[in-house]
Amino acid sequence: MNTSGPRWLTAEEQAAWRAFLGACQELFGAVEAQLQHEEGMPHTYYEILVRLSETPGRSLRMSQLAEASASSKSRVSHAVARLEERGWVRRVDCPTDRRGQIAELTADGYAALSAAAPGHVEQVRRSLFDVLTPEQVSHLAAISAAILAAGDPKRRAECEDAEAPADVPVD
Amino acid sequence: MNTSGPRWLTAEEQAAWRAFLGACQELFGAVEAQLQHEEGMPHTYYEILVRLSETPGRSLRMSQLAEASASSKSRVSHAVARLEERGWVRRVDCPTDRRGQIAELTADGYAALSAAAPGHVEQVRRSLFDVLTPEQVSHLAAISAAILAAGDPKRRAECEDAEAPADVPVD
DNA sequence: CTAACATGGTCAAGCGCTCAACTATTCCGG
DNA sequence: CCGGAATAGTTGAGCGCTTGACCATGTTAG
Repeated sequence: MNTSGPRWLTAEEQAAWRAFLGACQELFGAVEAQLQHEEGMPHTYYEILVRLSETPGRSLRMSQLAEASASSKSRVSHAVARLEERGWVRRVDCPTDRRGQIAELTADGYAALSAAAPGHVEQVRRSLFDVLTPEQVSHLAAISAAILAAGDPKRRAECEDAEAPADVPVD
Repeated sequence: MNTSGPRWLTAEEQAAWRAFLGACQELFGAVEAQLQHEEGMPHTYYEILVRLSETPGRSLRMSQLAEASASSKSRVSHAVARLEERGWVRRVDCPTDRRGQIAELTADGYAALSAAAPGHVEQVRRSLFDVLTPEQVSHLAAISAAILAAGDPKRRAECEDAEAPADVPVD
């Protein structure tokens, strides 16, 4: 316990925190809405498709997929079930571990991702990068890295999303 | 349409975007979890209580409350219903507009907020301000302001959350 | 005055998420 | 071997949110 009572935020900190909350709501709201309305998928699903697309064989064990997208096994399980209903992902039994399931991106899934990527990237640009200077972008990267490192120290090297995994567009 | 094809993210931008997504997930996840597990309320509800607490009379029309917390009428309506079940908020008919409802923070609600604030602020500190330099904090504020301004140009002056509305702790 | 529209707020359906079981397999120590 | 732990993944209940329909009241124009 801290004997000096709560360490309240300074005026600057509070302003920064409130602005940050508002900005995130704005930004992620816009990104989510674009993806949902124009591509018919939530951002989480987009991320899963990206993760799969970045992999040789475009497939991943459920656990690895969960880890790669920094989400729980449960979430991925539910999400893959929905994606499978749409025909974007296929579940395959793992040959080496009979408990395992492998999620595999289908051709349709890849097509959906390729179709979604340009609009999504454009939205991220509009909402984020177009309004920041290059310095601010690197500041943001540094800030993000610091937050990330403070949270789970293990995943310092990891990242979260993928917009244009080099080979996604068209191909 | 842009005739030059999608403006893909540069390597720096992509790294920044991924890091930023991860950081937000980490940060908001931690904040949400702390509030949920230790205080038994989601961050959204905390925000509503704060908004009410900051108001003379500790009450607000539903619409104003929605606007103040940057959320939809529907969300606020549902949220206030839950808060009312817990006895933290009371609904009162508006005397001047018979369509109107006024959400009023109860003594219990104020107590709950006062009890929750220190832990919440502490968490925000740990996850955010403790890991940033003062320069980074001001960078973050500037970045947030830019994003906010780009989004809804009208709410440039608005903010999102309140940690310690000056008079909240203890009273 | 009244018809038409705008505003305030609620509500039900559907979605994605979390949490906590639960099943099935694999691993490991005796 | 065998029996207990760890691991992989699924499932169902419950929660908060969004959307869109809905009703009631207020406002405005003809």
